[in-house]
Amino acid sequence: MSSALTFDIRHRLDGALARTGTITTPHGAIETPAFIPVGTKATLKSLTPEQLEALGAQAVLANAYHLYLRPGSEILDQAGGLNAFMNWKKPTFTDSGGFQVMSLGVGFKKVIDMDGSVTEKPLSKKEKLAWIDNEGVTFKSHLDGSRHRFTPEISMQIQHQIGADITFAFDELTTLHDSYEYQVESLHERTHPWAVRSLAEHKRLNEVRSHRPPQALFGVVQGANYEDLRRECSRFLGAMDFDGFGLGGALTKKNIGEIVSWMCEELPENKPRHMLGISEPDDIFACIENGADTFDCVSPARVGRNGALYTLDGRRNITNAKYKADFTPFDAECDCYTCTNYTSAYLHHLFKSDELLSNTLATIHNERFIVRLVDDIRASIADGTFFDFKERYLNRYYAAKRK
RNA sequence: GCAGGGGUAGUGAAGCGGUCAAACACAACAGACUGUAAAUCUGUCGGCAUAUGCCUUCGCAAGUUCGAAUCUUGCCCCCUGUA
Repeated sequence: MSSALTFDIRHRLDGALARTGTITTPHGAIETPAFIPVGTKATLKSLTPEQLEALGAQAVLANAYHLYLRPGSEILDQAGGLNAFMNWKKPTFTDSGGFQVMSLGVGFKKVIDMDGSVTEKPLSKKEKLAWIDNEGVTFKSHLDGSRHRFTPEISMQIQHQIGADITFAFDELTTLHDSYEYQVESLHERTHPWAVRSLAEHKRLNEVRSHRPPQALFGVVQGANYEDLRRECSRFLGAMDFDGFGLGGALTKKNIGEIVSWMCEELPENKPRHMLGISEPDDIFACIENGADTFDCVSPARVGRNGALYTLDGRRNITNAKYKADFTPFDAECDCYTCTNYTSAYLHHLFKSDELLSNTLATIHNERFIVRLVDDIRASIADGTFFDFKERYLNRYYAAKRK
């Protein structure tokens, strides 16, 4: 076991895989379950670190791909690492760039299947920006078209230069459109061997770079929506000396909890599990119930910037005309800076006027909403009220949609 | 007063005899967004109808023509230059 990270389980929920715990890193602790906001380019878009901390974020997750391209991971290294560079005192994560391999290359932005329908079109050969082989991936920068190559070793080198507390192994994220045969090949030829290579390079770098705080590495489970592949991958990675695990890959929303349970039943219990890219309330409940400890997702920030704000009664578009003269708080039950200081009419106006403050206020509210939801779930596990809380919360949240 | 230019859907602005309910932009209205190529994208946007469609429109009026937003005449406004 690396000294980069410890995980102490506090509570377990009867009749489910849910638990609470504490992840301890060189930059402090994370009480789990926890929602980790995403700051892809070493910033959560439109927020200062102080605002991010004030809304209750316990950590942030940045991206190796983006920071490698700009400003360059060596700049982060020279800055003294991600924390120093972005003035964030608390724990940090970096994603490996595996997601970008998929989104730049395969061409389907189809990682979560919402309703069974396929609407995305694959990219044409001309548009394709990434090509995968068993050694790694060659890709073109989405910024300037220049060619680059990531391998598990390179991804780890970048992630060590960035210096986040928790890093992820370089994986291949398949899509729901890939055949079973492709999923098997991806797992056996790439994601598994790449996990081995990522871990070896990570250990080497932790030794070579002993002047820096030790970093933790999570292996990333793939296998799409196939139970045998999910279990196999979890056993394979679970037997390795990872500090924790990323629950990744394509999945179908309707059985997301079941898919998470396949993984968590196989993974070692005493290591944290991070659900990659999930933040809708129903998904969060399902994933925590089945063993997920932490989450990251761009959605609260992105949909917020686009004018969709969470309420306990579902997501609402603040740009709707009905808010034009609504001088009440957007969500009277929310304790965030935005809802306690501004009216719906003002938020509506900021959005309609394309004012930058709209981004900030909406992001604060949405991030706070999801952070608080997960905090409340953590409390409900601790006091044994999880199932009641889940039923009450989701009944209300999706009531309008069901009508 | 004279010379020239112009009046097109909420706004700006194309169109200058048929393929025009009328490009495009903006505004407006609605929807989407789940390991960020996203302060983005999509749809609607004269009226009625699910739709082929039907009806009313391109300053006003009268004409020419099989057919006019597009041509003619008159009128009413606006802008520029000049008295």
